[in-house]
Amino acid sequence: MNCDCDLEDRLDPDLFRALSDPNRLMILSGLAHCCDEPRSVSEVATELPIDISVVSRHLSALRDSGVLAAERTGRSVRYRVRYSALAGLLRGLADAIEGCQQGCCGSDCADDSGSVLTTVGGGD
Amino acid sequence: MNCDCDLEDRLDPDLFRALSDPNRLMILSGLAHCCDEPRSVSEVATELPIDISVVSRHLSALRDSGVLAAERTGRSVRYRVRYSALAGLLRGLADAIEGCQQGCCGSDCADDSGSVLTTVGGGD
DNA sequence: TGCACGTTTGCGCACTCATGCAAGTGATAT
DNA sequence: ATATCACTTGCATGAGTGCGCAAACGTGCA
Repeated sequence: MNCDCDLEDRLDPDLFRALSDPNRLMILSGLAHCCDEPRSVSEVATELPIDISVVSRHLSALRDSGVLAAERTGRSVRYRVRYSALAGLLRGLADAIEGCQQGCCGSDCADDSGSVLTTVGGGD
Repeated sequence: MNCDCDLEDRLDPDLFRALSDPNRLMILSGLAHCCDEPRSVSEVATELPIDISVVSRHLSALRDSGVLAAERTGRSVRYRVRYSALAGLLRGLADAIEGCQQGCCGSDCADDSGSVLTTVGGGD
Protein backbone atom coordinates (compact mmCIF):
# COMPACT_ATOMS: atom_id res chain seq x y z
CA MET A 1 0.00 0.00 0.00
CA ASN A 2 1.61 3.21 -1.14
CA CYS A 3 0.28 5.33 1.66
CA ASP A 4 1.98 8.20 3.45
CA CYS A 5 -0.14 8.25 6.58
CA ASP A 6 2.04 5.78 8.58
CA LEU A 7 -1.04 4.28 10.15
CA GLU A 8 0.32 0.78 10.74
CA ASP A 9 3.44 2.22 12.36
CA ARG A 10 1.32 4.21 14.80
CA LEU A 11 -1.00 1.32 15.66
CA ASP A 12 1.10 -0.21 18.41
CA PRO A 13 -0.55 -3.25 20.04
CA ASP A 14 1.69 -2.97 23.11
CA LEU A 15 0.52 0.54 23.91
CA PHE A 16 -3.15 -0.43 23.69
CA ARG A 17 -2.39 -3.60 25.59
CA ALA A 18 -0.99 -1.54 28.46
CA LEU A 19 -4.14 0.59 28.48
CA SER A 20 -6.57 -2.33 28.31
CA ASP A 21 -6.64 -3.15 32.02
CA PRO A 22 -9.05 -1.32 34.36
CA ASN A 23 -6.59 -1.20 37.25
CA ARG A 24 -3.84 0.19 35.01
CA LEU A 25 -6.25 2.86 33.77
CA MET A 26 -7.11 3.77 37.36
CA ILE A 27 -3.40 4.13 38.05
CA LEU A 28 -2.96 6.32 34.98
CA SER A 29 -5.97 8.43 35.82
CA GLY A 30 -4.84 8.90 39.40
CA LEU A 31 -1.35 9.91 38.36
CA ALA A 32 -2.69 12.23 35.67
CA HIS A 33 -4.67 14.16 38.28
CA CYS A 34 -1.52 14.77 40.25
CA CYS A 35 -0.52 17.62 37.92
CA ASP A 36 2.94 16.35 37.05
CA GLU A 37 3.67 15.61 40.69
CA PRO A 38 5.36 12.19 40.84
CA ARG A 39 3.99 9.43 43.08
CA SER A 40 5.80 6.49 44.61
CA VAL A 41 4.68 2.90 44.23
CA SER A 42 3.34 2.70 47.76
CA GLU A 43 1.46 5.99 47.40
CA VAL A 44 -0.25 4.72 44.26
CA ALA A 45 -0.99 1.39 45.93
CA THR A 46 -2.88 3.01 48.83
CA GLU A 47 -5.62 4.09 46.41
CA LEU A 48 -6.13 0.65 44.91
CA PRO A 49 -7.59 -2.60 46.31
CA ILE A 50 -4.78 -4.75 44.93
CA ASP A 51 -1.47 -5.92 46.31
CA ILE A 52 1.48 -3.56 46.07
CA SER A 53 3.43 -6.10 44.06
CA VAL A 54 0.72 -6.02 41.42
CA VAL A 55 0.80 -2.23 41.43
CA SER A 56 4.54 -2.35 40.92
CA ARG A 57 4.07 -4.62 37.92
CA HIS A 58 1.36 -2.37 36.46
CA LEU A 59 3.55 0.70 36.84
CA SER A 60 6.43 -1.09 35.14
CA ALA A 61 4.16 -2.09 32.26
CA LEU A 62 2.96 1.49 31.80
CA ARG A 63 6.56 2.68 31.90
CA ASP A 64 7.67 0.11 29.32
CA SER A 65 4.92 1.19 26.96
CA GLY A 66 5.94 4.85 27.22
CA VAL A 67 2.93 6.06 29.18
CA LEU A 68 4.78 6.75 32.44
CA ALA A 69 8.28 7.83 33.36
CA ALA A 70 10.10 6.48 36.40
CA GLU A 71 12.75 8.13 38.52
CA ARG A 72 14.53 6.74 41.56
CA THR A 73 14.86 9.07 44.59
CA GLY A 74 16.45 7.43 47.58
CA ARG A 75 14.81 4.06 48.12
CA SER A 76 11.54 4.96 46.50
CA VAL A 77 10.67 5.02 42.81
CA ARG A 78 8.51 7.89 41.67
CA TYR A 79 6.29 7.62 38.60
CA ARG A 80 4.73 10.42 36.58
CA VAL A 81 2.63 10.68 33.43
CA ARG A 82 4.38 11.52 30.17
CA TYR A 83 1.61 13.93 29.22
CA SER A 84 3.09 15.36 26.04
CA ALA A 85 4.33 12.05 24.69
CA LEU A 86 1.01 10.34 25.28
CA ALA A 87 -1.12 13.17 23.91
CA GLY A 88 1.17 13.47 20.90
CA LEU A 89 0.85 9.78 20.17
CA LEU A 90 -2.93 9.93 20.31
CA ARG A 91 -3.15 13.05 18.14
CA GLY A 92 -0.77 11.59 15.57
CA LEU A 93 -2.91 8.48 15.44
CA ALA A 94 -6.07 10.53 15.01
CA ASP A 95 -4.47 12.48 12.17
CA ALA A 96 -3.30 9.29 10.46
CA ILE A 97 -6.75 7.74 10.65
CA GLU A 98 -8.49 10.77 9.18
CA GLY A 99 -5.75 11.05 6.58
CA CYS A 100 -6.58 7.57 5.37
CA GLN A 101 -10.23 8.46 5.04
CA GLN A 102 -9.43 11.35 2.70
CA GLY A 103 -7.68 9.06 0.25
CA CYS A 104 -4.03 9.24 1.13
CA CYS A 105 -3.53 5.75 -0.24
CA GLY A 106 -3.14 4.98 -3.90
CA SER A 107 -5.19 2.83 -6.24
CA ASP A 108 -5.24 -0.57 -4.57
CA CYS A 109 -8.30 0.07 -2.51
CA ALA A 110 -10.01 3.15 -3.96
CA ASP A 111 -11.65 1.22 -6.77
CA ASP A 112 -14.11 4.03 -7.33
CA SER A 113 -12.42 7.33 -6.65
CA GLY A 114 -15.68 9.25 -6.78
CA SER A 115 -16.83 7.77 -3.52
CA VAL A 116 -14.10 9.63 -1.72
CA LEU A 117 -15.62 12.95 -2.61
CA THR A 118 -19.22 11.95 -2.14
CA THR A 119 -18.60 10.63 1.36
CA VAL A 120 -16.53 13.51 2.71
CA GLY A 121 -18.39 15.02 5.61
CA GLY A 122 -21.08 12.41 5.50
CA GLY A 123 -19.32 9.68 7.43
CA ASP A 124 -20.23 8.44 10.88
CA MET B 1 -11.36 14.30 42.43
CA ASN B 2 -12.98 17.60 41.51
CA CYS B 3 -11.69 17.68 37.97
CA ASP B 4 -13.46 18.85 34.83
CA CYS B 5 -11.34 17.00 32.29
CA ASP B 6 -13.44 13.81 32.24
CA LEU B 7 -10.33 11.72 31.91
CA GLU B 8 -11.62 8.56 33.60
CA ASP B 9 -14.76 8.65 31.47
CA ARG B 10 -12.67 8.72 28.30
CA LEU B 11 -10.29 5.97 29.41
CA ASP B 12 -12.33 3.02 28.20
CA PRO B 13 -10.62 -0.34 28.77
CA ASP B 14 -12.84 -2.05 26.21
CA LEU B 15 -11.73 0.23 23.41
CA PHE B 16 -8.04 -0.31 24.16
CA ARG B 17 -8.73 -4.01 24.62
CA ALA B 18 -10.15 -4.19 21.11
CA LEU B 19 -7.05 -2.46 19.74
CA SER B 20 -4.56 -4.60 21.66
CA ASP B 21 -4.45 -7.54 19.27
CA PRO B 22 -2.05 -7.47 16.27
CA ASN B 23 -4.50 -9.22 13.95
CA ARG B 24 -7.27 -6.81 14.87
CA LEU B 25 -4.93 -3.90 14.16
CA MET B 26 -4.07 -5.40 10.76
CA ILE B 27 -7.78 -5.60 10.03
CA LEU B 28 -8.28 -2.00 11.09
CA SER B 29 -5.29 -0.80 9.10
CA GLY B 30 -6.42 -2.67 6.01
CA LEU B 31 -9.93 -1.29 6.24
CA ALA B 32 -8.66 2.23 6.91
CA HIS B 33 -6.72 2.17 3.65
CA CYS B 34 -9.89 1.37 1.76
CA CYS B 35 -10.92 5.05 1.83
CA ASP B 36 -14.36 4.51 3.33
CA GLU B 37 -15.08 1.67 0.92
CA PRO B 38 -16.70 -1.16 2.94
CA ARG B 39 -15.27 -4.68 2.88
CA SER B 40 -17.02 -7.97 3.52
CA VAL B 41 -15.83 -10.55 6.04
CA SER B 42 -14.49 -12.86 3.36
CA GLU B 43 -12.67 -10.01 1.60
CA VAL B 44 -10.94 -9.04 4.84
CA ALA B 45 -10.13 -12.68 5.56
CA THR B 46 -8.26 -13.15 2.26
CA GLU B 47 -5.55 -10.76 3.46
CA LEU B 48 -4.96 -12.52 6.77
CA PRO B 49 -3.43 -15.91 7.65
CA ILE B 50 -6.20 -16.80 10.10
CA ASP B 51 -9.50 -18.63 9.76
CA ILE B 52 -12.50 -16.68 8.52
CA SER B 53 -14.41 -17.49 11.68
CA VAL B 54 -11.73 -15.75 13.69
CA VAL B 55 -11.86 -12.78 11.35
CA SER B 56 -15.60 -12.61 11.86
CA ARG B 57 -15.09 -12.54 15.61
CA HIS B 58 -12.43 -9.83 15.34
CA LEU B 59 -14.67 -7.69 13.17
CA SER B 60 -17.53 -8.09 15.64
CA ALA B 61 -15.25 -7.06 18.49
CA LEU B 62 -14.14 -3.94 16.64
CA ARG B 63 -17.75 -3.13 15.84
CA ASP B 64 -18.83 -3.59 19.47
CA SER B 65 -16.11 -1.22 20.63
CA GLY B 66 -17.20 1.48 18.18
CA VAL B 67 -14.21 1.28 15.87
CA LEU B 68 -16.03 -0.23 12.89
CA ALA B 69 -19.55 0.00 11.51
CA ALA B 70 -21.34 -2.99 10.00
CA GLU B 71 -24.01 -3.04 7.33
CA ARG B 72 -25.75 -6.04 5.81
CA THR B 73 -26.10 -6.09 2.01
CA GLY B 74 -27.67 -9.25 0.73
CA ARG B 75 -26.02 -12.20 2.36
CA SER B 76 -22.74 -10.45 3.05
CA VAL B 77 -21.88 -8.09 5.90
CA ARG B 78 -19.76 -5.10 4.98
CA TYR B 79 -17.55 -3.38 7.53
CA ARG B 80 -16.05 0.11 7.37
CA VAL B 81 -13.96 2.29 9.66
CA ARG B 82 -15.74 4.94 11.74
CA TYR B 83 -13.02 7.46 10.97
CA SER B 84 -14.53 10.53 12.60
CA ALA B 85 -15.73 8.73 15.71
CA LEU B 86 -12.37 7.09 16.28
CA ALA B 87 -10.31 10.20 15.59
CA GLY B 88 -12.61 12.25 17.79
CA LEU B 89 -12.24 9.81 20.65
CA LEU B 90 -8.46 9.90 20.42
CA ARG B 91 -8.31 13.70 20.20
CA GLY B 92 -10.67 14.09 23.13
CA LEU B 93 -8.49 11.77 25.14
CA ALA B 94 -5.36 13.71 24.20
CA ASP B 95 -7.03 16.97 25.23
CA ALA B 96 -8.16 15.50 28.54
CA ILE B 97 -4.66 14.24 29.33
CA GLU B 98 -3.00 17.56 28.61
CA GLY B 99 -5.77 19.33 30.49
CA CYS B 100 -4.88 17.36 33.59
CA GLN B 101 -1.25 18.32 33.29
CA GLN B 102 -2.09 22.00 33.37
CA GLY B 103 -3.81 21.71 36.71
CA CYS B 104 -7.48 21.22 35.98
CA CYS B 105 -7.90 19.31 39.21
CA GLY B 106 -8.27 20.88 42.58
CA SER B 107 -6.23 20.62 45.74
CA ASP B 108 -6.12 16.91 46.48
CA CYS B 109 -3.04 16.22 44.43
CA ALA B 110 -1.36 19.53 43.72
CA ASP B 111 0.23 19.78 47.14
CA ASP B 112 2.68 22.37 45.90
CA SER B 113 0.96 24.51 43.32
CA GLY B 114 4.16 26.15 42.20
CA SER B 115 5.39 23.00 40.54
CA VAL B 116 2.68 23.30 37.95
CA LEU B 117 4.17 26.47 36.57
CA THR B 118 7.80 25.49 36.87
CA THR B 119 7.29 22.27 34.93
CA VAL B 120 5.25 23.67 32.05
CA GLY B 121 7.20 23.12 28.88
CA GLY B 122 9.83 21.07 30.60
CA GLY B 123 7.94 17.82 30.77
CA ASP B 124 8.79 14.45 29.23
C1' DT C 1 -38.23 -26.95 -1.73
C1' DG C 2 -33.58 -27.75 -2.17
C1' DC C 3 -29.02 -25.97 -2.72
C1' DA C 4 -25.10 -22.84 -2.52
C1' DC C 5 -22.93 -19.00 -0.44
C1' DG C 6 -21.51 -15.89 3.36
C1' DT C 7 -21.43 -15.36 8.11
C1' DT C 8 -21.92 -16.59 12.87
C1' DT C 9 -21.62 -19.65 16.86
C1' DG C 10 -20.44 -23.78 19.87
C1' DC C 11 -16.58 -26.28 21.46
C1' DG C 12 -12.08 -27.65 22.85
C1' DC C 13 -7.17 -26.53 23.15
C1' DA C 14 -3.17 -23.84 24.04
C1' DC C 15 -1.55 -19.77 25.62
C1' DT C 16 -1.44 -15.30 28.02
C1' DC C 17 -2.31 -12.56 31.90
C1' DA C 18 -3.88 -10.51 36.42
C1' DT C 19 -3.47 -11.59 41.11
C1' DG C 20 -1.60 -12.76 45.87
C1' DC C 21 1.90 -14.65 48.58
C1' DA C 22 6.57 -15.22 49.72
C1' DA C 23 11.30 -14.47 48.96
C1' DG C 24 14.89 -11.53 47.14
C1' DT C 25 17.26 -6.92 46.10
C1' DG C 26 18.77 -2.32 47.02
C1' DA C 27 19.12 1.72 49.95
C1' DT C 28 18.90 4.19 54.39
C1' DA C 29 19.14 4.48 59.39
C1' DT C 30 20.78 2.79 63.93
C1' DA D 1 26.94 -4.97 60.63
C1' DT D 2 22.11 -5.34 61.49
C1' DA D 3 17.56 -3.87 60.94
C1' DT D 4 14.12 -1.54 58.47
C1' DC D 5 11.92 0.32 54.51
C1' DA D 6 10.53 0.45 49.48
C1' DC D 7 10.36 -2.03 45.65
C1' DT D 8 10.96 -6.03 42.55
C1' DT D 9 10.74 -10.79 41.24
C1' DG D 10 9.74 -16.06 41.26
C1' DC D 11 5.84 -19.07 41.73
C1' DA D 12 1.23 -21.01 41.58
C1' DT D 13 -3.55 -20.34 40.43
C1' DG D 14 -7.65 -18.96 38.24
C1' DA D 15 -9.66 -16.25 34.62
C1' DG D 16 -9.54 -14.62 30.06
C1' DT D 17 -8.51 -14.99 25.13
C1' DG D 18 -7.00 -16.20 20.32
C1' DC D 19 -7.37 -19.94 17.41
C1' DG D 20 -9.19 -23.77 14.18
C1' DC D 21 -12.70 -26.97 13.23
C1' DA D 22 -17.36 -28.19 12.64
C1' DA D 23 -22.10 -27.19 12.86
C1' DA D 24 -25.77 -23.86 12.63
C1' DC D 25 -27.89 -19.77 10.83
C1' DG D 26 -29.54 -16.49 7.32
C1' DT D 27 -29.95 -15.10 2.62
C1' DG D 28 -30.44 -15.52 -2.37
C1' DC D 29 -31.06 -18.46 -6.42
C1' DA D 30 -32.73 -22.38 -9.39
